[in-house]
Amino acid sequence: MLAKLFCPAEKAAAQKRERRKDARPGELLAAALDLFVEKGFAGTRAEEVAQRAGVSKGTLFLYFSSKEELFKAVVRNSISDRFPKWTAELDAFSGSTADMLRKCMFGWWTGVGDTKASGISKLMMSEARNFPELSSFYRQEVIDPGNELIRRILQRGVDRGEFRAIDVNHTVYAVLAPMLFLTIWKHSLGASTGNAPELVPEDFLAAQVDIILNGICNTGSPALSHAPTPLHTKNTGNAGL
Amino acid sequence: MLAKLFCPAEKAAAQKRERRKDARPGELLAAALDLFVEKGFAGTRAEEVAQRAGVSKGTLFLYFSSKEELFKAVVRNSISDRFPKWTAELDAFSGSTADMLRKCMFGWWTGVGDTKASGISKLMMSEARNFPELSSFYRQEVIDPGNELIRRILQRGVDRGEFRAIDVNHTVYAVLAPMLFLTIWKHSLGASTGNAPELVPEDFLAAQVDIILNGICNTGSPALSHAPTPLHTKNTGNAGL
DNA sequence: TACATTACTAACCGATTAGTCATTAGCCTC
DNA sequence: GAGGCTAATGACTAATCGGTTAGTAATGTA
Repeated sequence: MLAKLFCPAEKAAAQKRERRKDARPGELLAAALDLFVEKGFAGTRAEEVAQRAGVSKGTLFLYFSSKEELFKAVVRNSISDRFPKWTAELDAFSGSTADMLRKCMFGWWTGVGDTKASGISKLMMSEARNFPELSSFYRQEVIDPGNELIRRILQRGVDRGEFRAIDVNHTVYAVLAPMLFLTIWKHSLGASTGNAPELVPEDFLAAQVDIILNGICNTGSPALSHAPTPLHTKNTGNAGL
Repeated sequence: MLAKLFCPAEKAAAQKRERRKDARPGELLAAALDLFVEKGFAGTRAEEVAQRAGVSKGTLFLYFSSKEELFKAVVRNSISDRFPKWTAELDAFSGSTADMLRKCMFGWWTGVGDTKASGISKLMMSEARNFPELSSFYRQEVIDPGNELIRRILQRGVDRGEFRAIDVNHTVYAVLAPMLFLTIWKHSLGASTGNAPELVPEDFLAAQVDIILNGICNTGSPALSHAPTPLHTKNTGNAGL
């Protein structure tokens, strides 16, 4: 407090302008990601993003023409850009499709679900209604490619005779459900501690994968660890995908 | 249009004040439910609620001291109040626990999921972060009782030897996941049509119940319809709970 | 040191909206 | 039908926030 009043030098130093055209966009994107995840799209103030990035609000609008454009840039930067890599890894995979699905889901968890990026997914589900343009953008950039990825895995299992002749297009949702559940749980209801027992994401995911595979695999249970419900022992080391 | 310009009598009739102290709260709650579901909590303007209920904004604040209190009243009115009935039906049920779970989930769908009330759940997941007080209110009034309900079903199955000795507290989440998924899908991402194949809620739910039961039932598959993936035929007549 | 360029800032604007309050008018009683 | 109680109103306030812009100062060059 005293410092604020009697140290104009320090204040001047902290306020000193810097011209760093190259670094600004990245810093603004990082700040925006944090705040969007924390407070949602509508709940995040442009000025706050600027502050966290160490610039003024005017500067923010110098680099991004509007709040919506800022958001799109965040989505591209933190999610969309990864799809090519994932697709390539999928193509290169040579093991059983059951393993492939497992690797996909655990890889999603460590790479997205357990990451700030999943906050963006949660945000979109929350605010899709209020921002239709962002909604369709997100569907194009994330939802549709994601569905396609899972669909391809399931189709591979069917084609190779590992899975029964399931309706692939619909079974996609059985895979998505636990991932979406975890995302929501982590970012909203699960965040506040209540009476409910703690949810261990890795265990939940493991249990769900086994349940799904148990339901769609052709043979009795060849690719299964045959323990559909670990559910209460902590899994360690899922270095997936 | 002409009517609007040249019919002051009609206009006066429409605008005529009425004193109906008893009816106002209910009408305001109904209007608020509609709008909260449609636009979220922050996105709904108090004046719009009042308009839809046929009163002025001042009247709204005459009956509800703030927007938050209005929301709490909506939650109580559309969800909380039902728990006693559900609990009673649960206590009275005498069939197999597998049937009980099925009835519970389909009953939830027809009674809540496929109803405006599910919009409130979606809304809470969306805005929990921004309105911590509403969040803890909702947890107390809805989440915790709901979890308890499911927990009791699962525990019954274990106690009666119908289910394996699963970790009940955690398996609750396996039941919640598909319900939460459907809620989210219905109210946000699924609302906008994209490339993804259409999701038929009843089929999805049926498939998920079978998958879960398949995973936790003790015997091979006595209580199962043994068709874990209908998934593409329309189920009719789920007059549940 | 003088000057030009431009990244950056801060004050400002207009639109929006939760909540208030002095005033109005519907309804009941006598 | 007169008078009083109070339900209902709508103009108003105060605060918020996205976006703009006139001006400032950091940097490179000569």
